[in-house]
Amino acid sequence: MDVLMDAQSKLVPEMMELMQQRYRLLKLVKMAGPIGRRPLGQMAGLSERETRTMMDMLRGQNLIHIAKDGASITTEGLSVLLALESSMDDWSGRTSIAKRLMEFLGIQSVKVVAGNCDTDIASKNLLGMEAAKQFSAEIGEGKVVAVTGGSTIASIPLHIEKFNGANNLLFIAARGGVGDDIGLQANVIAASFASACGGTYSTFYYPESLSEEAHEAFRKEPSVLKMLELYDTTDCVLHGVGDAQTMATMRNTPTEEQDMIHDNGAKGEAFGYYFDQDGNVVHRLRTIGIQTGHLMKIPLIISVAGGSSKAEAILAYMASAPKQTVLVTDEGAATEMLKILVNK
Amino acid sequence: MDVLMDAQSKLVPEMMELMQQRYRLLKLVKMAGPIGRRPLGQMAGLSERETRTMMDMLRGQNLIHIAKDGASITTEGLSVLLALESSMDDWSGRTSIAKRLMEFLGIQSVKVVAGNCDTDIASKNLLGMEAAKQFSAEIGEGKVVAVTGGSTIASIPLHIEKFNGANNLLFIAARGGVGDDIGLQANVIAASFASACGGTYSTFYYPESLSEEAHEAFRKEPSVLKMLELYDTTDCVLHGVGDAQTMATMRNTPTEEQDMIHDNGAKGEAFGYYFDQDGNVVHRLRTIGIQTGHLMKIPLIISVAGGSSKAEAILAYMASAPKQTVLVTDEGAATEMLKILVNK
DNA sequence: ATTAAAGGGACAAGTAACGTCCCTACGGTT
DNA sequence: AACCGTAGGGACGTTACTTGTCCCTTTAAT
Repeated sequence: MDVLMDAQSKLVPEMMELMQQRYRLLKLVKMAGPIGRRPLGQMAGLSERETRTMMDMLRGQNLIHIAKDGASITTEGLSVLLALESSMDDWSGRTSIAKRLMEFLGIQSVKVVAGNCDTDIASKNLLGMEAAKQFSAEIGEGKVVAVTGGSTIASIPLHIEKFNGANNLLFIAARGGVGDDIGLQANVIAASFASACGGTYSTFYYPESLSEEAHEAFRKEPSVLKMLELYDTTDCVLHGVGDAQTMATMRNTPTEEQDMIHDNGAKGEAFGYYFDQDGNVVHRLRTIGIQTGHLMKIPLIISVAGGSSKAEAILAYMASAPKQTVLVTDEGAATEMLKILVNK
Repeated sequence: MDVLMDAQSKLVPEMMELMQQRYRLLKLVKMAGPIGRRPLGQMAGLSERETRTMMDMLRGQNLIHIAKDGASITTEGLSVLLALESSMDDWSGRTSIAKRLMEFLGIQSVKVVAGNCDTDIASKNLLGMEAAKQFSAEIGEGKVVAVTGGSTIASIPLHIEKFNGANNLLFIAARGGVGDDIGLQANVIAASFASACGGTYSTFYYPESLSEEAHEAFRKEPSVLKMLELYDTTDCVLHGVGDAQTMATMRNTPTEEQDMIHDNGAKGEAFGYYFDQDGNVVHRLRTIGIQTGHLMKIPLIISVAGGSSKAEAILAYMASAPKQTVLVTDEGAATEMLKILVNK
């Protein structure tokens, strides 16, 4: 992964666009041979005047040579192109993938980190860092934040620091219920978020496999009512997305329920809901937590999931995800998603 | 060597300056802890308003955090700093060295490539590449180019390619006389330049150790007169710089002459002239070739020499070098030169 | 209470880029 | 020979952004 390019894009973001444009222009000049200013600008999607200023610049740097029959690339230009090729193509590849995905999914923004979480361990960290960055940047003060379980979300607080204007935050588990690995439970993760941000957290355990009557009774408990109220005032959700089959297996779902989930075409899972490829809810865990109805009213939703194996699951959830969603994913999942989308 | 940074500095030079400033600012914020806008600007050599705009930018990118007691760096800022550290320090180190050397030597420009030719073989190639680039960029059409011998100059044509607007060039040896290694003779090098550029070349051999009378007679030969005329109309000189002692030994100079050269304080050698540390000519080979008197009138002079062992020699020659000289050297020689200069 | 130093708001001025013209020089076609 | 399409390049008014400059509020230390 090109950490250098990414770092640069943070230090001098306004220049990256300029650089991309000039790089593209240089590449076009190389390919289109001696070419005039006007057709070149048209190819690059720039106005004639813009093209002209850029060409003047490139000529000033001896990267292109301008003759009567148009502009052609110089050897110096070629060497510059060569030196930047791999980095630029990688970096601008990821940014353009992100842009396309954002349009396809119709959500607020998409961030794509390098690598593939399925095979590359470093990508998991990048995913966590990027998610932490998005969260830190967007969250305000005194907000209620709901988090889900899973290793992806669990890695986020490791990359958050205290006192970055995110004070007085209250973290809660987006869904009751317990998992197997204590470290990946939503409640524990909420606690570590609170510790990382200097905020507070509120725990809540929901007994598994209650009977219908017990469930109804439980819903009237004061502690439950308090949680329900919190869910209503949640300002931000940080959640992962899972593969439906994998999640069902991991949760020790009864066989007949697993079959039902499978038969209904469930592909993705998020905060206890199972979605088919069109984004329809085909099943849900019977528990207290964030409801899909809540989501629309929540201003900040950060979905974090990576790895090409999760592409289908992410698409399934995103098919009905609210517009204000911010998706943080990796190259593996992003390219796979685009592959599926264009084949549709 | 950071080819990426160098390429970028050509594609978007205005970005590099901005980036350097922001990088420095970020580094200062990291070091000086929570610090205010005004002292920070003073440290960075920026006006208050500039500092402010930059800080707003850095805050917008979540690289610094601004509180009531001043600005401090965020973890994201730290990671950006870390990612850019090696490249930036290397690149901006070399550019600042080049700038300082340019001022100290009072010549047109100085290019510093990474490494040390004495120990690093790759640096020799970089030196050749950079020299080739400078030559290609500055030379026009139909010019007369004089080249000297030596392995450094010999490596340049390998990095030149045909048809970059450098047509109709005539290459000649800057000095008559033959060396030991046929591949490093000026005549052979002139031929390989011509081949690389698609130009022509003119050979000329000057018999060694002629008597005074023979020398005078020889100067009236038509072929010699033709060469002398060419030397008068030379448009560009590409030459190396050698250590006086080493050159004298390599040339099988008689012992008494070597002693004389040494006693006169000769440090550097270029196109047959020996220079002391103040740039005075203390000895010269009796041969046909470019004279120091010619140099002043030649618009493009490219001096190529690297390796810390040559620092003293380069300084000796540069002490009296014409202002239009372009020096291409390496980090090893450049830092050594600066060390000597500041100790003076 | 006072003072120094922090961030931040406001506004005029200066600059660089941009849109929009037009002109001239080739080279090939009719 | 005349014509037309395309090439680069010059000129100028407008605009948008940066920058310099001043002032205000807040906070912590004295």
